Amino acid sequence: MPELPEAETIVRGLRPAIIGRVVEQTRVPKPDILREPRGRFARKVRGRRIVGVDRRGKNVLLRLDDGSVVAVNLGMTGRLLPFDSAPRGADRPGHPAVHLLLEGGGVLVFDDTRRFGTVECLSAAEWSARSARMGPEPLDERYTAHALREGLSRSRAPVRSWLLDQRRIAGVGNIYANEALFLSGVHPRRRARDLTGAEATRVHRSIRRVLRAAIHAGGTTIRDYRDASGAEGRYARRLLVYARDGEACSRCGAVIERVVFGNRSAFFCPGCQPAKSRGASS
DNA sequence: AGTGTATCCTGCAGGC
DNA sequence: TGCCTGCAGGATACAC
Repeated sequence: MPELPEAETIVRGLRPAIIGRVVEQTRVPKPDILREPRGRFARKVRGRRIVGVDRRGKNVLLRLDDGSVVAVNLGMTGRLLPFDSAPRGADRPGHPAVHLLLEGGGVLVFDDTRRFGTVECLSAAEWSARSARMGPEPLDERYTAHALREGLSRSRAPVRSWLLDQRRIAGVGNIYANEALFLSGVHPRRRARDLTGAEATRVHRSIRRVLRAAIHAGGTTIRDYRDASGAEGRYARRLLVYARDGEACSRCGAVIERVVFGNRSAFFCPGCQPAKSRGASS
């Protein structure tokens, strides 16, 4: 996905375009995107004013004037594209799934090629319960290295799998998990609980650094990701290991490797990220 | 508790 | 040119 930096970039782009607008009508050409009957979704959303746009983890949240929340999970290929009027020609999204028709003629389109995304309208209480099941926000100032270290210490899972679990930390996906572990000098397959305190601290710092840098660059476009204005993110060229298997490590020159576990590719530099912790006896 | 597998979908790149 | 396989930023459910 769209991971945290991509969701954040979309949110920032959407705010000036849709805050204050009223949803006049909905159109749902791909109802499997919704997690409820489209009539029910329509009744909850129709006539409501969008009073805020926020992010939680990888989710984009449209806050409505009755306290309810339209939660959008972008899946792998989801886009949220606002238009002043019905899009035509080259502008027209190729796989529109949900349209929110706005008073005054505008439209917010959720477009999703693979349809792994979801759109749902939750009451304030429902959203609160959902959010409570998600892990902390890594960029929250209250999220400390100590908190990350505590979390890691309770898991036998590989640290890369741990980072992808949204119940443990919200918003980190495969790209930034791999990049942060490279910056930390930690092999992706190391058991979470086996990381030293110093390693956990480096992972904490690296996650925050890479997420902030990616937000600054407007996210990473590998293929499908676009921001709210349809533009690509600029972080792809700054990736140090992700999808760079076979290339030389920019730091030590070793050949970057790709391994698959947990059903996902992991990328790492065997020189910078030894399989055993530094200083551990082998 | 963790892992391997399958599932939801479409599209693209690479091998032949 | 076409057909096939594998792979993709996510999330979940299942059996073991």
